[in-house]
Amino acid sequence: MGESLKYKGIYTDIRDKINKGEYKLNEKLPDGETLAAYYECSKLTVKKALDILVQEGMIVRRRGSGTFVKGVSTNGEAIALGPTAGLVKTIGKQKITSKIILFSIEKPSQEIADKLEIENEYIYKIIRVRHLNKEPYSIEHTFMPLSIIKGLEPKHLEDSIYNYIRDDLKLKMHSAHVRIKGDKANDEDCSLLNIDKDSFMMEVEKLATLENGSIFEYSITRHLYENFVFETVFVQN
Amino acid sequence: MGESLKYKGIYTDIRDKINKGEYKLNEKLPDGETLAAYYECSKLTVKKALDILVQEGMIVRRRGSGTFVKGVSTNGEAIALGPTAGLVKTIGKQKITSKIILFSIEKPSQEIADKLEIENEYIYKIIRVRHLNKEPYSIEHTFMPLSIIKGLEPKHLEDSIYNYIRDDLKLKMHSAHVRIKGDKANDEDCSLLNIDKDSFMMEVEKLATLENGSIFEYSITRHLYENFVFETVFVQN
DNA sequence: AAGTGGTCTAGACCACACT
DNA sequence: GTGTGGTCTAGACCACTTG
Repeated sequence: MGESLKYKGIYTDIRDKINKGEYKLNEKLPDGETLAAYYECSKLTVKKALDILVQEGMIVRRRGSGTFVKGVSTNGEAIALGPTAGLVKTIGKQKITSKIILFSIEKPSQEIADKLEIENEYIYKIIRVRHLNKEPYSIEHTFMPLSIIKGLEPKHLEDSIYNYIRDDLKLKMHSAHVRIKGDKANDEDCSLLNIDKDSFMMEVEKLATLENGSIFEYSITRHLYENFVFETVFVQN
Repeated sequence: MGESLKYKGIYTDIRDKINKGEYKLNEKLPDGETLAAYYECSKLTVKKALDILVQEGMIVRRRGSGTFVKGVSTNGEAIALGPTAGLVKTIGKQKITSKIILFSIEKPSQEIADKLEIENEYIYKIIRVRHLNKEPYSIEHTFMPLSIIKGLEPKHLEDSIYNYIRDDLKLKMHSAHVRIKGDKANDEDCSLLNIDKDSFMMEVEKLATLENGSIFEYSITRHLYENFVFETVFVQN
């Protein structure tokens, strides 16, 4: 099964209760001991579950006073992206489609090979234009090592590559390093997105790793700035 | 002292060893049990320390094989910003100075009051222009509730407000919610940063909370895009 | 089979908040 | 003082990787 972790079950249960309104905003949750009794586990396991919710900003735990609901699941219109969350997942209801510009297998440049930490290996090079409600919205360059992502086909590109990696290849993602900056539109942006030379782009560079530490994706996505918002939460350690 | 947490000590010790090159890139660290013996603590405490490093992307732990160094502390030229990390901290060696444009105490607009989750309270409103090596670089609007941040003075603004909050007020920061987007320069940008009407800005909106869950800062910072890079690491839960 | 991490427990003890 | 979270321990047991 793989997904029989007690703390994850408790986490999703409480998260769902908050989202369903069973626990309301600013309401106090039962204390750790009570929850531990309810879920038939130790207090530490409850804490581990609640810690995820703290990190997501949904609850606050105050030593001496208790645990309080502080917000609900962040599913605004904003386009966020994490390691699980490809574009597709987070965008929610809106219609997103992909047009494949290039899907080739090749030897990477030295720069790409360095990013992916590979040598003498082939990669997929994929270029896609994303459309949001039929309007061109972003252009994505994706590089993945052939040795890790086996059997990729065009049909996977139209949906989400991440689904294929998770569901078919059974690989588990672990983390993503992200760099965001602004840039002037280049020739490719102009021709593929049909925009002016003096337009402005938001560029997201992403390096993603699997649970075993190997890098499976390097991508550069350039968005029209008008629709782009990046949201994230930092939590102190 | 306040800082007598065992796991934090272990964390900083190992982090520093990695940064000093005592543990080299891709090198395998001692296993959990050995480290626990070395630091005279339980394995769980070692894990807690290493988990922070995992979250920061510095190490990878592979069940069955070990713990490996995967990178060093992210202190590139990039200007990152977290909850601890105000601009000042992360920018490192470069000379950063602030020019105070406005420092007033006023009733907030409804919008700002909502963001800070206050009612009928006064706030500080601060506008500063940041200079990087004497060049104007960003303009920052900061709003803080008077009830939380007491006794703020101009001299604190030239340095870092965060230092004042942490060292003098003894308040502990917990998290920051951040939104990043691109935008065209507005009149204020043009006049204060001395740039063209058709320039482009990177806007960072930040909402920061203390450990007790109260919101102590809402800020909007607009940067010249040329020098701005935002970096972060996502880790799966 | 041996090495290594991850999950989980049951309980001790401390720090902090409320009243 | 009582309630509540956070830290820490010592050890059990399981899952995964590697020789």
